[in-house]
Amino acid sequence: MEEMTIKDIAKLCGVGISTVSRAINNHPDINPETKAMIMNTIEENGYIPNNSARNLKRTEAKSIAVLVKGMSNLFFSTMIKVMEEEIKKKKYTLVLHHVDFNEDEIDVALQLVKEKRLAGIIFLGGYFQHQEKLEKLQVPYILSTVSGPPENLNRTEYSSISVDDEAESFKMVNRLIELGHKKIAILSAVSEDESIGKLRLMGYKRALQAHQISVNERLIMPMRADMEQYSMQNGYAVTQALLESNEEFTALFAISDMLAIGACKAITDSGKRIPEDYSVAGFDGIQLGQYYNPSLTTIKQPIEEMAKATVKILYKVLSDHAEHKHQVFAAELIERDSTQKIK
Amino acid sequence: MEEMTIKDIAKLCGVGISTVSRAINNHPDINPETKAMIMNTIEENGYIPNNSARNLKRTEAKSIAVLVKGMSNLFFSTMIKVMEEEIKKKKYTLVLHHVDFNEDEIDVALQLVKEKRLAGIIFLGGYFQHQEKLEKLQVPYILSTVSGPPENLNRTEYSSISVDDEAESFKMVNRLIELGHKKIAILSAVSEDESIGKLRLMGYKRALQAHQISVNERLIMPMRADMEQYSMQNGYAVTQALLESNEEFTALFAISDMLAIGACKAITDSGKRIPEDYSVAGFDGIQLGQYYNPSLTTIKQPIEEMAKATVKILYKVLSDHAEHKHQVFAAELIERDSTQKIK
DNA sequence: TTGTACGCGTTATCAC
DNA sequence: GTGATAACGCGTACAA
Repeated sequence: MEEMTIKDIAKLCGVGISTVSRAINNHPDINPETKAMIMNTIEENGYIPNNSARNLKRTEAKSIAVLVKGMSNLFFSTMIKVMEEEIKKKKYTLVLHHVDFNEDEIDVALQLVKEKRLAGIIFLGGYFQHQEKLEKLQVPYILSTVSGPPENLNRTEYSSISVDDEAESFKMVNRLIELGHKKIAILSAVSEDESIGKLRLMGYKRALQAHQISVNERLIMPMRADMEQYSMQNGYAVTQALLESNEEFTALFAISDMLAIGACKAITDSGKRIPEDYSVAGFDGIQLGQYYNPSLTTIKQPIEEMAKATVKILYKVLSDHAEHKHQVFAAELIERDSTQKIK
Repeated sequence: MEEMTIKDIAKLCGVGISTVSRAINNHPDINPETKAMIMNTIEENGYIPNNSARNLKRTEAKSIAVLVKGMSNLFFSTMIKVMEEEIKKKKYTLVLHHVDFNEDEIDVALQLVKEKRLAGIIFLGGYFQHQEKLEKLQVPYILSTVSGPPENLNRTEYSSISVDDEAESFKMVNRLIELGHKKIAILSAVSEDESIGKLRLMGYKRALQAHQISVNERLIMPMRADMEQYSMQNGYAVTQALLESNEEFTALFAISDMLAIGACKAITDSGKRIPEDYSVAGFDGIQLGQYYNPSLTTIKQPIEEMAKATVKILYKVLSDHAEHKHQVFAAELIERDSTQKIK
C-alpha cells in the first residue's frame, strides 16, 4: 500500500494522466463511460489527490478563507456556521483558519494566499495594526465585525461589515441612565485597543456626557492583558477587583457578553444579587446570554444577517466585479433580567 | 509587485537557489553572513515561501494535526489551547482542523496526510464508524476523548486518552441516588450513538439497577438529531419536551455540561427552581459550569492533564518509537449548587 | 475524446 | 560553504 498517485491510477485504468485529471475535476469533455470506470478504480484503490500539488498548479481560485481571531468565541462560531452554508451555496469552498491572539492576522493571510489558491478572504475580528501589509494582499477581502475600518486605508479596496459600535454602546449606556443609573462601570478593552474596544468606550463616555454625568476614571476597568481577551475569566477577575476597590456603582456595562457573564458570577459570588444590587449589561447577543441566569440584557448584533451579507458582498465582488461596500447593520437593544430600574 | 519566488530572491542576492533555501530552513552549513544578507532581502521584499510547494517536496515531517469534531465545543477549545503549547514545546507545528458533524473524520485525516506532511494526528471527539479506513492511515494517531476505543481495532496501532465514561456516569447517578433521588431522567445521545453517549447511558442504567430502581424508558431522553449535537439549544428543547410530558422526576442527568445548561434554562423558564424543584447534573467540567447560575454539579474531566498526556504519548511514539498506550484518566465528581438532597 | 510533455516553487542530492 | 539539477504530484496547453 504505497502512496497512490494520479499516475498509478492512469496506469491501472490504461488511460493517460490527463484523462484521470479530467475525471476528477468534472471536466465536460470526457466520455462518461471512461469517467465512470476511472472513478471506480479510484474508489477501489482509495486514491486521494494531493492537495498541495493541486494548489500549486490550479489556475481557477474557488475557495474563500475565513480567518478568525481567537478560538472559543461563541459569537464567531455562529457566524462561521452561516458563512459556511452560504459559501457552499455559491459553489465555493470554505477554508477556515484560526489566528492566535499573538499572531498577526495579515501575516497569516499573506501566507495562506500563497499556499492555497484563494478567491477572497473574510476576516472575523482582529486588530489590523499593520495596514501597509494589507495592500500586499492580492485578493479581495472583507473585514467582518472588525474594528471601525482603519481610517487611513483606501476604502475602495475592501469591504466591511459591522455595527455602529459607538452608537450601539451609547444606546445601551443611555438606557441604563434612563433606568436611573448614574454610577455606571464599564468593563472595557485593554488600553492599547484601537478598534471595537475603543469605539464602545467612546459610546459609553458620550452617553454619560449627554446626561451631564462626569466620567469617573475609576469605573473604567480595562480587561486584563495577561488573560485571554473577551473571556469569562477575564470578566470575573476584573469585576472582582472592581468590587474590592469599594468604588461605588449600580450598573456595569461589559463590552462583550462573555465578559458580562464573568462579571455576573463575580457579583453573585460576592454575595450580591443581579439585578437587585447591580444591573449588568453585555454586548454581542450570543445565545448563551439567553440561557444564562439571569438572562442577559445586551446589544444583539444581527449575526446571521451579517454573515450572509458578508458572503454576498464578497461573491458580488468576485463574480460581477462589483464595487466594495461598507455595510453597517443596526443592532437591537434587548432587555432581559440582568438589568432593572434603580430604586 | 508580482509574486516573489525563491528564484527571485536568489537572483536579487546573487546566490544560488539552494543557498536561499538553506537560509530559510536554518540549515547548519551556511555562512552566517550570507544567511543574514539573504534574510534581509527576504524581509525587505516581503517574500513568503509557498507552503504547497514545500509540502510537496519536504521529507521530514514536523507537524501534528489536531482534528476536532464540531466547533463551538468549549470542552475541546481548552484542550486545544493546552495541546498547542505542548506541541510547540516539542518543536512541532500544530495544524488545527475542524470536522463538520456530517463529515467523516477519517476521510479528512486521509486527505490531510496527503496534503501536509504530518508526523501524527490527534483526534478530538468523533465517532469512527468506518474503522477499515483507519488502517490506511500511515501515521501514528491518538484518539483523545473519543468513544471507548473501537473494540474490533487492533489496540497496538494507536493510542487513546479518555475517562471511564461508564464508570464516571455511574458515579454521578449513584451520587444522585444517595441524595435521595429515585426518579432520575437522563439527557442522552442520539440512539445510534455507539461511543461516549452509549457508555454514559450504560453507567446510568447500572447505577439504577445497583439500587434496585427499575429503568423508566420514558425518562431516557435522547438529544434531538435535527439540532446541533451537545448544544444548549438541544438540551433546552429536549428538557422542555420532558417537562411537558408530565412524567415525574426529581433529578436530571445530562451527558454533557452544555446540554445541562440548556436543561437548566428550560426548567427555570417553566417556573421551577434548581435545585429546589429539580436537581441537575452535567458531565465534562467545562469552565462555563462554574460561571453558570446555579453553578453546575458535574463530572470534571482533567482536561489539561489529558491534553498534556495526549501530546506526550504521541511525542514518545514519534521520537522514541515507543509503544502505543491506552490511558484512562480519573474524573472528579464536583458537587456545586445545581443539585441537592431530596426532601 | 484522449495522450504527451512541460512547469508550478520548493527541497534534497550531489558535485564542486 | 555553495550552486546546478532532479524530483515532488498534479493541471493544462497542445498535439493526435
